[in-house]
Amino acid sequence: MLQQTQVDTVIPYFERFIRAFPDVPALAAADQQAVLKLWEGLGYYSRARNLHKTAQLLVAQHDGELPGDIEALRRLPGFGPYTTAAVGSIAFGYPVPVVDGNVLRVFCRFWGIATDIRQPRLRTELQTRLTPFIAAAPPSAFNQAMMEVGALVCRPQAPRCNACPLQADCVAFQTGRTAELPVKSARKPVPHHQIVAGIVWKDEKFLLARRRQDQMLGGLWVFPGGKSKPGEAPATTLRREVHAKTGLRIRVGFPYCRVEHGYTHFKITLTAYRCEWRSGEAKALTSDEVRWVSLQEIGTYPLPKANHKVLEAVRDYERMQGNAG
DNA sequence: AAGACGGGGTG
DNA sequence: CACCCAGTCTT
Repeated sequence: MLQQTQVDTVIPYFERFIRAFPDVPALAAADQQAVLKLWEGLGYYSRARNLHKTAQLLVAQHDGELPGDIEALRRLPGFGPYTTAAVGSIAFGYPVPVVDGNVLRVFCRFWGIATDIRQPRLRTELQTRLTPFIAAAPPSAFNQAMMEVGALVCRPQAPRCNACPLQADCVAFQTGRTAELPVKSARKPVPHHQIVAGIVWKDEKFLLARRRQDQMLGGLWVFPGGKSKPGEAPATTLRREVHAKTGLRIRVGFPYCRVEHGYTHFKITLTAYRCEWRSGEAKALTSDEVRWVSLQEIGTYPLPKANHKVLEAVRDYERMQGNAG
């Protein structure tokens, strides 16, 4: 959960998650839907899919326990360089330094390194350079101390150098370059897409599609729809996309709402239309599964944030009309 | 070595 | 708005 997500954001998710799945066998036995539901809103859903996969793998191959050597840890789904080092050092005491976003910043400043921190090789270089030092302390304490210094003292903006235990030997501090280091190249501008989604009603239920595992938002349920072509009328897009993805013919009604949402590498304006089924049997043509769901049943389905915003508008309207909810 | 991959918190 | 976050996986 802590991969690319701040501790304060994670805490409530962690509490709920660990209450539902107190140990590895409990997680392994759960349905992916239930796991994703507890991850809903946290983002980077591959973390949840990998954690679940790893739990099942541990039960099947390692008696439900984590393997105790670094190479075996590294092979587990979701265990990259950081998590392998964190678990290896904190759980098993191996002297392997962790390099997270905090450590990267601390030592770019400390050693005056001006390499773009987007460069992947910088992480391995720092891990190598830190290895001689970790032997001087309990690895668990060393790693957590370095991350903590980054989070609380050597902050991105306005670092608290006067409270820093590394100040005396810090190149950035000595040379007055704490504001210039670390160096980070500008991110490319993100495209903005117009998306239309259909809430397709049939007999008090609407259609949801479960996105394929290897897609963005894989395993989550979404309203069918897709990207508008330039200048294309929304109803045209929607009829085309819904037919291509589910095989249904629909009647497009009015928009329930418009939602702005930002992802890591693009932005969307999502317009959600009330639609009615006309003909055809729903098929999972581009998804793993399609299902007719009522407003009463939807609570157990994990949805991405943008679809949740849509759902609220749907609820409000249908409640007002005294329909199906 | 690049991109893809979510969402929230902060100034 | 922009930047950041206890990164990982696929090309």
